[in-house]
Amino acid sequence: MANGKAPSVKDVAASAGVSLGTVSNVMNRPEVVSPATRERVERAMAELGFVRNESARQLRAGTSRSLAYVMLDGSNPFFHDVAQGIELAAEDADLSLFICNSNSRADREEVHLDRLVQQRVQGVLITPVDPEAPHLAEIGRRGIPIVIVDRVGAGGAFCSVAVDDVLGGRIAVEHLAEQGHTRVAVVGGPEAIGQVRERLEGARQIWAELGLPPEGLTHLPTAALSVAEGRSAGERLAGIPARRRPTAAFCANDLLALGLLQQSIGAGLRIPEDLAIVGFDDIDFAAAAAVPLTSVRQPRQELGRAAAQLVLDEATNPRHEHRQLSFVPELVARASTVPRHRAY
Amino acid sequence: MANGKAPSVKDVAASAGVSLGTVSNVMNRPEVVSPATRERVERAMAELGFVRNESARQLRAGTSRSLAYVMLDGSNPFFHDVAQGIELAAEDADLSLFICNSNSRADREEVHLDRLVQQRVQGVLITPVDPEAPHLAEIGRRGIPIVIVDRVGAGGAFCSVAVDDVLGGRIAVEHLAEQGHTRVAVVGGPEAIGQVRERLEGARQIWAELGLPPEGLTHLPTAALSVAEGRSAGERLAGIPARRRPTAAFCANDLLALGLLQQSIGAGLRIPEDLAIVGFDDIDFAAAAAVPLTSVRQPRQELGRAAAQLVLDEATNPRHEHRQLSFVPELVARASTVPRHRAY
DNA sequence: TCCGCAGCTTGAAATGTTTCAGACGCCGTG
DNA sequence: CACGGCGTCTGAAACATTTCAAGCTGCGGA
Repeated sequence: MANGKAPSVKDVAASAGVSLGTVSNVMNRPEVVSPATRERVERAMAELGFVRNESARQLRAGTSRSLAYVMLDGSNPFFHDVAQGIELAAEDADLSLFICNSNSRADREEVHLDRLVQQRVQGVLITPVDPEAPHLAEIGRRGIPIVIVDRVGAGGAFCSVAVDDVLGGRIAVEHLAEQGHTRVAVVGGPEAIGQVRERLEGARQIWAELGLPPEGLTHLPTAALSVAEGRSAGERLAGIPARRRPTAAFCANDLLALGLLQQSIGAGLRIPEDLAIVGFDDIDFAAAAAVPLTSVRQPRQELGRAAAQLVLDEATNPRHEHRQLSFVPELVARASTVPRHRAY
Repeated sequence: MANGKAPSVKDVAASAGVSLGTVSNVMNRPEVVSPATRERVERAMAELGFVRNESARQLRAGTSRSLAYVMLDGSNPFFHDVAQGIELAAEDADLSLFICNSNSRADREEVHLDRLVQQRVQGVLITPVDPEAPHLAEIGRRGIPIVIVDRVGAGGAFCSVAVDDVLGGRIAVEHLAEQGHTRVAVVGGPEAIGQVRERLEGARQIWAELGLPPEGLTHLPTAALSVAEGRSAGERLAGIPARRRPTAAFCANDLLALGLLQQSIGAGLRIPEDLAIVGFDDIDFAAAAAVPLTSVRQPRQELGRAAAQLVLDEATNPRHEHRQLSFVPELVARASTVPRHRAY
């Protein structure tokens, strides 16, 4: 059985006493081959332990049976949830999925993309470091369908799937304003990240629209969207003189919020009485935090699933048109902003 | 440029006025072709936007340039950290990585494996639902290198990389005993999961060796290793009459511990004064919890990296011998067991 | 009896790459 | 001048599959 080389169609054909074409038909169009022959071939395949060689199939077909997702930050569960959604859609289409991680570095991203082009993947889903990067356009020019996930692409050159980050920032801060906060810290950075920029922008917009004093909204920049940076923001926050110190914080993602939460609790603050906290993404760990975290929910799996469907449409439908899908984020209020009667 | 089909070696050869073989040589053995020719070919490749067709390469080579990791539970960051380690090793070997998720279901696992065999991956790394499952042996019989990650395989039939889970259980409970606890809950299940079985086993061993009263060690079974199950265990714990109630809990993984932690804090318990908690895995979120979690650290990335190296050795070294690598787990004491002076 | 047709099967071509034996030209040496 | 050797390049074969035009049967109808 494990004698040497893997058996090929040729071996099956010989063993069943039929031609190559017939074996192929048994696999791909069983209805055209007579039941007797079909059974004989199937038995031969089972006996030899035949397994299709996907490379040969792909070579002949000109395209592989796989998709790829290049994620931005493997340490953020948010992206794994998106990937999970993509995987489900890929399953349905009977496709394999390559998952890559650029770790927010443009050069890693490019290396991965190069490899994916070599693989002739059917489509690429990506949460890019920079949606304007020329190597993305390059992929598109090669005729490989590409969908931007969690960002909107440059000028409609690609399909994209995202939530409205500006709106997300608005509802987060609106929620805090409703709770009576007039000094709010907005925590997040670097601003090179589009998601961060827009969430902050939304916060500023609604703050102005509500007629709140401009100096009440402080920006605490961070170097990354990580738990550690959240902790460090907490320390800086603690350094602000008490009567100017914000009573609430809106963090650009849940990792920051979790770090801030931890640091604040450790420093003896009561959440939400001394400091209310809102995160963004609503990853599973947000609900599981010591003080369950209020967060702006993105439909994580749905994002992935929708993106996969777009890329498949582009790959198969000749009359495909690029679309910018935008999901509406949703505030999930929990104990980190709402005291007493738990909203969760 | 995006005129039609992707250019092939043949097109490059024609454009550069050389033969196919020469183009191939430029790519694979540049030293045998004269600088002038090489430059001409390289220019032609750039002009046409030529990209190797990986399928054709694979077909010719008989094996793909990719590895695969089938993980057990995509919602547990532990496995993503392992995957990250694998990815790094794969990078070094210039290989792509398929990441699949069986979600603890044997049937999904089998579907994924089938597909990977069709892809003729160079090797399979897997954290299996059941290391004795016949479909694993089947892969091995096909001559595809396979390495069991985070479990030891059946009777040395495969390479494996794991930590000593029994030892892990021992050091966790020994730590609790050192803190003076004499009533300890061991939280985890289902016992069908080998990791769970062995961690519990280690706990029981050391408990007996330390001469502690057998009735002091309670087992709280769970249906899964998830945050939600951890919370539910917390509720059951709270239901135990106070003077019999355990003063410490050892959870079979960090997700359980995080759930238990959250539920307990919500119920007004002080950690670790009222309840000390130890987790297992030491995922990043363990340190980031409200009360930083004491945990048994597994070298997560290292596990993945080592596994990848074993699989590569098996794939390339004809004199390969199966090995069972066992890493030593390490207790990381933090505030969830050690009050006051933070050990972290 | 012959024709046409349906059902089934065949064989060859095509996919893009790598490899390898051999060819070609050139140079230096005997 | 012949020869060997070297550096460089060529062309064909091989990899495993799918597709498709064409072939082969046997059967019903004319």
